[in-house]
Amino acid sequence: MADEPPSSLRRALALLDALASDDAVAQGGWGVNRLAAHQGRDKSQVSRTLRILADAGYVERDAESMTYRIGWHVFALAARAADQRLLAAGAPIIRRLVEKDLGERIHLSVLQGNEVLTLLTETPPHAVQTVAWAGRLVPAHNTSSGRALLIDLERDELDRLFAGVRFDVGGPNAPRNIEDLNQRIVLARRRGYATVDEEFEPGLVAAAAPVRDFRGEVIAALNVSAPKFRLGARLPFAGQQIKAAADELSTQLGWDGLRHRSLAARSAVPA
Amino acid sequence: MADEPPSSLRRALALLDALASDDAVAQGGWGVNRLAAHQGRDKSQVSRTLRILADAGYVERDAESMTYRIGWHVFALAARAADQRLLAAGAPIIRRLVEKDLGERIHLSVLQGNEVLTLLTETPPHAVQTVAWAGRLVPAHNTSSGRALLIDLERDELDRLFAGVRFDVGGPNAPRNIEDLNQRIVLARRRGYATVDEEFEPGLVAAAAPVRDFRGEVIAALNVSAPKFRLGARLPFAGQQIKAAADELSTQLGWDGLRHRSLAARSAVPA
DNA sequence: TAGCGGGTTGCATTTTGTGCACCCCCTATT
DNA sequence: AATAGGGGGTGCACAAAATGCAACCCGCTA
Repeated sequence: MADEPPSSLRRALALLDALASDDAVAQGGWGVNRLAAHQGRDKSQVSRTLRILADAGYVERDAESMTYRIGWHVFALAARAADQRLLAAGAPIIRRLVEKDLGERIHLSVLQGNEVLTLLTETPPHAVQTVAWAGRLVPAHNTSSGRALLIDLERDELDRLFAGVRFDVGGPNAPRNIEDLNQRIVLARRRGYATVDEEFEPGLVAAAAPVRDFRGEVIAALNVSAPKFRLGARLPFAGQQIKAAADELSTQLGWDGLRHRSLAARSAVPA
Repeated sequence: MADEPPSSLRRALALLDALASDDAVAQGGWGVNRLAAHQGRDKSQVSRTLRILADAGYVERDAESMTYRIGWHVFALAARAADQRLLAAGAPIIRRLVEKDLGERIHLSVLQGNEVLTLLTETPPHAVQTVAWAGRLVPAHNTSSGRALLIDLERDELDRLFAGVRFDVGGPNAPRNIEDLNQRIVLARRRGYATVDEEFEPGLVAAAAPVRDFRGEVIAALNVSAPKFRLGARLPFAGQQIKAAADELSTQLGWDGLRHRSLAARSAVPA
């Protein structure tokens, strides 16, 4: 890191960082003086800079306490760029998984209804291929990607999603009904990754883990699949590798590792 | 909205907005020239500003295409910007509304000036959804979410908020002026939920109810929207469902069902 | 009433951002 | 091999914006 010359823009951005600091968040935002002290700047210019940031929606002010916090506009930016970033940040992670960690085929996919749409694929000898938005759909219930994507869903939500879906397709070990599927999802939830063993196709095993965005929502899944004779024995290891990579990708999307939906549901409201 | 005087900071932030635009995202990011043209600025300064933003992590550059896109830092900030309680408690409720109660698209949104910013969107599984609404701004006066968010405002406050806003956009039944809007808000206030019938778009109906925090202040709105031929007949029912869910969410945020805005004004201090 | 914490504004100063011209690099085209 | 054009970066003189100090407003309280 070369020592960056200061600039007004850099100083303005530093204000955002300060407002996103643990202390500032914990205290429900900071006022002009506190912020100026923290940044070692004069309060006047901090006041003026904040007004510009507030006009643009990057910060907002609590009317009563006069404190500033990060504004909704930042949220809007992130939400709109999330998909783009998923692909951009996913590609190198997938490449690394293929080349170094696992040496088997890796996919990045999203949920489309009750099916799984693959966005990125990389096979050991080849390069990353971006499958266009009209890629092939596979079922969600008998694939590891699918179960990773469903990992936060409760039983009743599964009922609704899979109402009318036929479970009599796929490999020999595919789930036979929704309850069966639910139990396998519960297992995946406990372990943090999903596995399938000859469910989608005979002779094929796979592991997958969910990718979460900055809201904690599951938005995609990373998965590895390979012939059972090659990957079968080390499937748990592969699952952990995939989970680690998925968490890394989630982190790059702003996930802080705390907001699980399953947790959010029951932890009501701390001060 | 008064014309804000330009400032270098404002111009820098505008670059971020441009990078989050539909076009830029769809094209995998924009290069310096394209950005400069879009902003009507000289490419030299755009280049320099982007370097600062890149150093700070607010944008990042694709090594091959040389295009910039929104960077990890924005996602990190967004994780803070999202009101954790609102989103954490809101997600499961929205999910339930989609899966069980209504089976149509549900949004959670907040007021941003006189527009509505959508934070969470949940789509029923059968519908093909390509447009991501999260992070998008829509008008407040001709949407049900907007009217739910404005439900506590008095006539004079509406005058101030919508001064200078053009009412000649939207669907066939959109309010034609502020008085018209006010009457529809009064109706929503009496019923506890707002509805629109082909106001925002032809063929679209929607219902929304306000979410209140512990002070009784309206901080968000839950809303359902669907094609008229599907939801039109049971719109009042949907409105009541939405209201029940919004009240439940409000309760989880500490609302006791009694406090209203008049009281909230003087009950100051948040913890 | 004076003092204090917190915030904003006026204004002279100067740092910064700006735009122009120019240069680099790559790749089609002739 | 020469050339044109797209995309991106840099040097420099100039104008504009940020800066910091002091003054001021406001509400609170000792």
